[in-house]
Amino acid sequence: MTVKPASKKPTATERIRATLADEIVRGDIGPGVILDEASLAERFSVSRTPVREAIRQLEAIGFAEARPHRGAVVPHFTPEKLTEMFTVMAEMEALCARYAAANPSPALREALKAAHHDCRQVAQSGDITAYQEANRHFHEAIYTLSGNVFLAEVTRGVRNRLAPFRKAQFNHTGRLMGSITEHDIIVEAILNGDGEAAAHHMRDHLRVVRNSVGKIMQGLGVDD
Amino acid sequence: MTVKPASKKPTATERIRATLADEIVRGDIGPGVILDEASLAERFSVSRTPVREAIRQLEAIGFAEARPHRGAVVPHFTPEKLTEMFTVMAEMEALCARYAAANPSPALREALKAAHHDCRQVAQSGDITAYQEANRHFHEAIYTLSGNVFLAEVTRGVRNRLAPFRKAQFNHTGRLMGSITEHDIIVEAILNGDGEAAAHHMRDHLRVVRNSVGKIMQGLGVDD
DNA sequence: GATGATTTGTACGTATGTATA
DNA sequence: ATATACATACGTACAAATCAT
Repeated sequence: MTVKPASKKPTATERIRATLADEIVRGDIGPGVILDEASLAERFSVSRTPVREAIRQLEAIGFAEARPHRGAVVPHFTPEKLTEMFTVMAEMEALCARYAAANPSPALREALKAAHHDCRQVAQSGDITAYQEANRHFHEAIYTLSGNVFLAEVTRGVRNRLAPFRKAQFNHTGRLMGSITEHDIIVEAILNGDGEAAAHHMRDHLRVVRNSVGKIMQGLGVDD
Repeated sequence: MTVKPASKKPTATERIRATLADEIVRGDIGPGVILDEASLAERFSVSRTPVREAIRQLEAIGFAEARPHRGAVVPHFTPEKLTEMFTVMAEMEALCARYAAANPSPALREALKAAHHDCRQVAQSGDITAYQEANRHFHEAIYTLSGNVFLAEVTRGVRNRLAPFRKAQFNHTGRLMGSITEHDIIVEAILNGDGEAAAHHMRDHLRVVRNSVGKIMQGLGVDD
């Protein structure tokens, strides 16, 4: 309702950007891979022009690094860099939670409760893909409740940049229900208007997420 | 040594992006203005291609908003949006300060002291342009001292997006020396390892900055 | 609501810069 | 070090979409 007017005719550039971003998120493309304009143009059956534009937009969200005259590559995330990124995400989401706790809007508070309820429902069903969507909505509800649209933008940006590394965190149902429990505490703090507690619990929640991701990555030998 | 090899021959795209960004920062272009590809191409004596690329990069840093098939415009900042942006900047810089206070590196702590010292020197000279540079270095020193490169990136990004509205804040020497006093307190807290105090004083510092800017904008009728 | 004017989106060719032999 | 190969950066032409009439 409040977002996504959903354009009727996606331009080629948008389609390519979305596809590439998705593949980078899924890990199909992976860090270090060179984004060759010619190959991509052939693959998408378009000219190199929209490919170039798409790559530019990927740079904007940190999914590509361009060197003049030398092409663009998918950035190489070291474990240290990932730790930094998770730390920042945790702090920003904690900030959102703190502000959210100060927002009295009944409608938005209800929206948060609803999103949390959906999360629980979906978690019990065990559908991991569906849960990721519900989880995203939950965090979006907090962004909205923060009452600061710009804060929401920046936080969402950081979150999206970490998307490639959050993908596999819910492969265990145990973790999935654990996430719900953590959400519980966060929601309670927010609804109680306790900003400090909300921020604290959100940081804890994301620390758990980071650790899960860390273990998975080590297992997969994702980096370095 | 580790960064910025400083390319000898900037591409046309980079030149155009830098120029446009600078003009937006200075307010020469101003919110609401349509970035017409053809006119810009003519103005820079290039084809539309590099202009398009430049506009894409401007979108990335929030200096342009593109609507498919309808061109790009310089975003329209409402006073509410500006307040939000300043709030986020204050929180992020406070975060940097908090982390900085926990960093024991003697070299980086010396760098902060040096940057602060430079600020004071330049402030006494009264050279406003030079002070803005020194001030930037001061805040950069804190970003570095935070020990989180990614946090520095994000914070710098937010700071840059507010650049167009910080330009005129130091037109009074009084404000300029006041800024030094505020820096004093922040530096002391950081060097004492008191993260909470550092964050608190940084927030206060930027609140003052925001208020200065707010008054100036009202006087100029900058928006709405 | 249809048509023409204008602007953006895409295709493709050429030039230039970078890397490798 | 010079030259060659290759990918990118840029220019130009056309197609498609938006807006103005």
